[in-house]
Amino acid sequence: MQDLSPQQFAQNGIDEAIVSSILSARIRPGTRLSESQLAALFDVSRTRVREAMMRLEARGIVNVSPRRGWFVVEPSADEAMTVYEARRVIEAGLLRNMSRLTERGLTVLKAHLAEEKAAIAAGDRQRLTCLMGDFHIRIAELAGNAILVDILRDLTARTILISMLYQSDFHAMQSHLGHCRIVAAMEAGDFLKAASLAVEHLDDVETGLDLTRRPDPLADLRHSLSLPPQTVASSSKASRKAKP
Amino acid sequence: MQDLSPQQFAQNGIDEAIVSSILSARIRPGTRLSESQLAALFDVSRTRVREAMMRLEARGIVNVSPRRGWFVVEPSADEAMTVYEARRVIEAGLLRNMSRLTERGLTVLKAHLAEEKAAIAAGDRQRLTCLMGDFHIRIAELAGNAILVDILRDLTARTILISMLYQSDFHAMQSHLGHCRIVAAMEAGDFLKAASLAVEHLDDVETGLDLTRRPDPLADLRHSLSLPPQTVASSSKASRKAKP
DNA sequence: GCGACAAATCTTGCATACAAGGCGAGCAAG
DNA sequence: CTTGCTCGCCTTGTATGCAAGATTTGTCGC
Repeated sequence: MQDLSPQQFAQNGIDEAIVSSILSARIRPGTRLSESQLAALFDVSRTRVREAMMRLEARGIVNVSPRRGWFVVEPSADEAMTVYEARRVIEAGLLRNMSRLTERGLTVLKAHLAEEKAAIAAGDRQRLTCLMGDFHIRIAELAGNAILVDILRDLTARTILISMLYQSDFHAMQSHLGHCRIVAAMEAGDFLKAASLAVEHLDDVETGLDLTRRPDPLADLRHSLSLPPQTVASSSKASRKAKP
Repeated sequence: MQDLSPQQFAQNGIDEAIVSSILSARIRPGTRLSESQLAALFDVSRTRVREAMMRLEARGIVNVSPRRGWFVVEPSADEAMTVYEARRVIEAGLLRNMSRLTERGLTVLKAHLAEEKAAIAAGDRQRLTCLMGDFHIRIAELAGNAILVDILRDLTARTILISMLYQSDFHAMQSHLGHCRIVAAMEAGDFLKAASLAVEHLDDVETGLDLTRRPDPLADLRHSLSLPPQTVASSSKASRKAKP
């Protein structure tokens, strides 16, 4: 937690500092986010940290276990599938809805692909993780829809957490090729193809996960005792639902 | 603001009380949400109200003007278009991604259509507004994706705020027919058609807006005085926007 | 009457104080 | 060695207090 990029983002950016740390895979799912520690790091009082946590909770990035603490979400296998499905729906819809690719847009995408390639060559895995997620955000940005960009950014953050939990091995090259194919289809103006390629690409990534791997070492014991699969407060809905 | 349904939702549902008030068009865009008033209404301290506001801010439902107050968002014309585009992307993607409609799902949808019809017959406009938004949420629920449901709920809330700002006249029957057509296509198993019908439907609603009409800063006062909604003359005279 | 200026009165922003509960260390008993 | 218990530390939960800025109101000079 020591590299949350302290003072620069500080004043109003506690949220973004954390999200960006997740996007670049610098903090793992399940990481405890202590209010007082964050307050000390950013040199503000707990109040503001808490407010940031509330916002992040609404975005499905962290959750709170009462009187125990705030934690970066650990998506369950079910939630992981939900996230991927949501991304397929949105990204495919986005591409299908697109009608043309500007010159500038193509430049941006090609530059991004070049960066990916460079990161692969350099073997910079952390940077690569970040770029792999960013690619999809770039596409949303091309569509010019700020709302969808925000949504996809949060979903991408969750995706990265998921891959940290369940990804056995990272086929960077395969993902990169997927991205290249999507850009090629876009360049050719065939956005329907780009959309189905995107769906396919996300499918590939999802099936590359080992969703049987439980993040919880006690999963087997829990299962044999027929207890609910997840501890508590695992879902982002926990905060949005009135309790009976 | 007196009918935010006070104590029932109270304890952890300040958020939902406000969102549900928006969904049923009981509070207008630009409504001031005073921390102390809400605190008094829900019989909690300002702290918790503030936390709720933070969450709602992250969801794009309210915004804060520093040292001035919290306000229900007043989407600009640009934002309105963005919201509709996002809905088109997501809802069309959702329908295209759907493969079958369960018996139970069909029942739910038909029941909903019946409710719409009843509300039209009864002329219960507030209930109708609520139902018209809920229809799209129902569809998302059928897809079983909790994330997309939450997203669409928030977008629907914004849509309702938009229609309160820009909708000149409300063609309830036309919208209802649109919904019926979508359900019919789904029933026939033709989800591609349902998707394009949904896009068309959202287009219809969007083009039914008068996005040239500027949000009226005097709307709430005008409303409480039961004055005629707005004239072009008064609009051009009294249009000063406070957005930075 | 009217415009400028000042003070009163709101509002949120933020920190701090204290309460309530979880969790583990330590200890005692079996 | 294991089990059960208690105490104390550490966490978040919540309220309150005060500061700072914005708006409105009141007043004065013209």
